[in-house]
Amino acid sequence: MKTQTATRKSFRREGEDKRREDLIAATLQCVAERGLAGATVREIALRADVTPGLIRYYFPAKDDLIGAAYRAVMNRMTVQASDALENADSDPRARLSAFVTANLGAPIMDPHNLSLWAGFIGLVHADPSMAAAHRDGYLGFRDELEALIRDALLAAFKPAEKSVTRRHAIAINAIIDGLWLEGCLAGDIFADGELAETGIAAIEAVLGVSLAIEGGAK
Amino acid sequence: MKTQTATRKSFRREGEDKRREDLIAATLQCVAERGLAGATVREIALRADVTPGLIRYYFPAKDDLIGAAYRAVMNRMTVQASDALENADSDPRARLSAFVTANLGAPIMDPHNLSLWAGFIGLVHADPSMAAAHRDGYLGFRDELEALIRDALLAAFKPAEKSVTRRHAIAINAIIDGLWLEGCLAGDIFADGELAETGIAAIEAVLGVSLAIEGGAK
DNA sequence: GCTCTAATTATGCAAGCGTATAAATACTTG
DNA sequence: CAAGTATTTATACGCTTGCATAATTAGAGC
Repeated sequence: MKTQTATRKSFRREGEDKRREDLIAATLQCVAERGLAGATVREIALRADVTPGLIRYYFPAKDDLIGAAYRAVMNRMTVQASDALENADSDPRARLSAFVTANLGAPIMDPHNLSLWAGFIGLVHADPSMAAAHRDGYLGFRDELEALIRDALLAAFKPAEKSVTRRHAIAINAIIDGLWLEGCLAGDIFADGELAETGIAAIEAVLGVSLAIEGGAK
Repeated sequence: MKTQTATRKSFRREGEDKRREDLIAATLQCVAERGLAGATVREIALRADVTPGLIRYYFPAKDDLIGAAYRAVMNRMTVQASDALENADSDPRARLSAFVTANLGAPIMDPHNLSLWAGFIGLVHADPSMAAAHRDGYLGFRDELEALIRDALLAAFKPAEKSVTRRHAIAINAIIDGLWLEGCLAGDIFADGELAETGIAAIEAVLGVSLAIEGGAK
């Protein structure tokens, strides 16, 4: 008989890139909502509206998908921060200020991003390839920040040798990261924009430079 | 026959407190070495030299053990930082300095602690009881820091109203957290004590107060 | 030293995991 | 429109996981 077998799932063939993106997006959704442990192959497939087997067609092992997802998050945040610079004032001090504000506001300062980041960080210590991915992201961010700092110092006619900018970059990176953390973890106990203002004030103090230019941005 | 059954494991009855501590310590070991995922009931039992069943005798569910372990880490770090104050100078500025140095050096600034912290933080967003545990720890730390800041400001004859100390506490907490992160993640790319020095310099700039007292500590 | 009980071990189960592989099907190409 | 292939589904296997429960035993109290 078998007149009506349980109807096989219909599907479309998506481009390779599209599928990879979808799978990564589904992974991020899982991690954000239920932690790394919630990102099972089956759950990810469900969210991507795909069968589990397909995941292994695009990613040799689950860890590869996880790693790709991690890089995607870091990359997304980096790009969002850089975007803020595109539309920013041309004055280096205003640019630095805009960079900080972008990192300490939506959509970068978001609990989901922290969950993702934290989930992955736990692996950095164990998995060398993850550690490499992390270091690249970190150094890239700090280099970008260091360049902004140098330009801001020069615009204020302050010394900006490498040894100075390096130390400032470390400190200011810490300020941004630390405030980002606070905001992600307990955004509700801070007023809107409070963390960004606090960050800018602290950075101004560290650099000894005012970032608010007359006739300011926008 | 049965002349020699496969020898049942011998054991001693430990006090309830001792056992709990041992189980928590074993859990932390697992998390630190292989991430939260590595902290399975069986592995934890192995490290505690105990059979898996015993864990459920002391902790109704695995999550309860995990939560207890999280609180233990946070508590340990808090206590270690406070200990540094016990043996510190009496000058408030030196005390603040000592507090910062303690948080940015061994044993607090350690990759293992970060792994632990990160693993747990991923759960904060999902599990309300974990979120409560976290907020308590965070606010406790910030309150302690805020008190230190107030005293340091007063010692330097600077205004120290609540609104001022609150904002400073937020910023300085960020500096400490951020540098702690950097150090934990990539301690090897920093010179010894570099992060503590950087932190103190940044904090001095933010407060407008020198923390180095003539005739310094010790 | 016997007894009793609480602490501990031993055993097992059901569920969920990642992965392997074979079968089916939507497209591409001629 | 037929054939071929890359993409996708379906199925299943072996392992590990958290948890339940029964059997044991160490140590306290009389």
